[in-house]
Amino acid sequence: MRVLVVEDERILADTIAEGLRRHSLAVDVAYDGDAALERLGVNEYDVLILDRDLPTIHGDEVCRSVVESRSGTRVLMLTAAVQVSDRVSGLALGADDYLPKPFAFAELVARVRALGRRSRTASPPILERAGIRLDPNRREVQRDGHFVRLSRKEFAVLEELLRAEGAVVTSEQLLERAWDEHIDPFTNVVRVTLMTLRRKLGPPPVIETVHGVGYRIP
Amino acid sequence: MRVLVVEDERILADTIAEGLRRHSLAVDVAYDGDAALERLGVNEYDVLILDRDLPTIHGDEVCRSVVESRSGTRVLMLTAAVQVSDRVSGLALGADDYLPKPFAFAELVARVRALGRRSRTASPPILERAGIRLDPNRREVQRDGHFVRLSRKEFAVLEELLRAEGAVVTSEQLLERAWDEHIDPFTNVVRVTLMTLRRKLGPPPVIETVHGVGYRIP
DNA sequence: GTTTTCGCTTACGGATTCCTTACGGATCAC
DNA sequence: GTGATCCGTAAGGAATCCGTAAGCGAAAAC
Repeated sequence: MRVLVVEDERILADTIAEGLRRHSLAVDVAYDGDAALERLGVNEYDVLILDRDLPTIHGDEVCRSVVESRSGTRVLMLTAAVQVSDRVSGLALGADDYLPKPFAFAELVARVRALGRRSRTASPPILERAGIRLDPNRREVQRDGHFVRLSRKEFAVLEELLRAEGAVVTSEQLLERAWDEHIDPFTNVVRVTLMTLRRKLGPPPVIETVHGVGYRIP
Repeated sequence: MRVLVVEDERILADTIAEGLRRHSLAVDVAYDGDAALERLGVNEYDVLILDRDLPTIHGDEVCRSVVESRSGTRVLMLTAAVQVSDRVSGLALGADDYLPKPFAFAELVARVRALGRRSRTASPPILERAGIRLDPNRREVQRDGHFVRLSRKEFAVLEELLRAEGAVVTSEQLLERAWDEHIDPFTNVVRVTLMTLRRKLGPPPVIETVHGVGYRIP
């Protein structure tokens, strides 16, 4: 899942980003409203984590623009203010959720995941398919009842394949959804990651290769 | 995804085209406004990369014509000018995005991708006809209930024939839609691909030859 | 502080696909 | 009928795609 964090306090922004990455999310960061709009124009995000008080362009503006674009990106508003009025006006702008600072990190992760779920067809919190069971919140995977230990990237790739619900996912889509924008587009990490993933999942094979197109879990 | 690059500096145009092809996009090139309009009349593109200063017909004209045609083609304007006024007027003409020269190639790719996503028509339903069932998302084909494994080209050709809904599709049309313009127009790949396709689909025959015209699935 | 894991790159062999060439049979116009 | 064109098929080499091994620096785990 692809997330954009917009927050002008750099240390906080980077901390959030790093934390989310540990949960196998692909995270980009912007430190002001301008940069945020630019990133949103170039990439497609499932969730936008948005501070309200931003330089150059106010968070409310960014939010309005995202909502109007009907891109399917969900907005999670952060704000220092504790007042209910803020919450109300934030939601009025079309934000999908609201989290007052300070917040517990686990809370943030849970909400991001919940929003990410909504951005697709309302899928259950646990993904299950072809003998694979994946719990995004606990970051756990089982194959035929046995727990399998996956790295961040392996987990992210498997999650995307499961979310596709049998549809073919191209390598490029995997790159876009499981890696952030700094990745070299000519890389073959996808191939390598798929190999280790398949090895860890063990026989019989679950991930199918569609030659010249991509991969899928039937 | 299908892209048309319109740029009068040939070296730049060819460089862009080649780079995009490396990213698995089907790319055509036009070197002036006239040629651009001609290509646009003949083929359907997801994204049009358009230089503003063009011989014969100005880029603004081309842009306006594309927008008015409501073809669903997204326009990415290139321009040497750095002035904001240009950006404004470009977007006023209906361009969907704007990139000032010089630009980083990765940036171009990213934006083309973003536009292509927007152009994509809603996820295609399953195509069914004459005992053939084709699911574009899962990349699966069934003949009378039996799964058939097809290569990329075979799949593309079959998809075009099914989309025609019984109408005759000429070899030229197949070449244009399932291949990009690189292909030698005198080739007989279509014939060859049709042969392997028919063989894989097995008897009784489903793809009919209309002598001197093309092919169809009645 | 040492060991292990992770994420990634490079390299290469094997599998698959794609396309060209070549040729014989089918179809059409006259 | 017969010549011209169109179509189907075989075969093989080139190009592409994919899986895997090996190795390396950085981060994490111990």
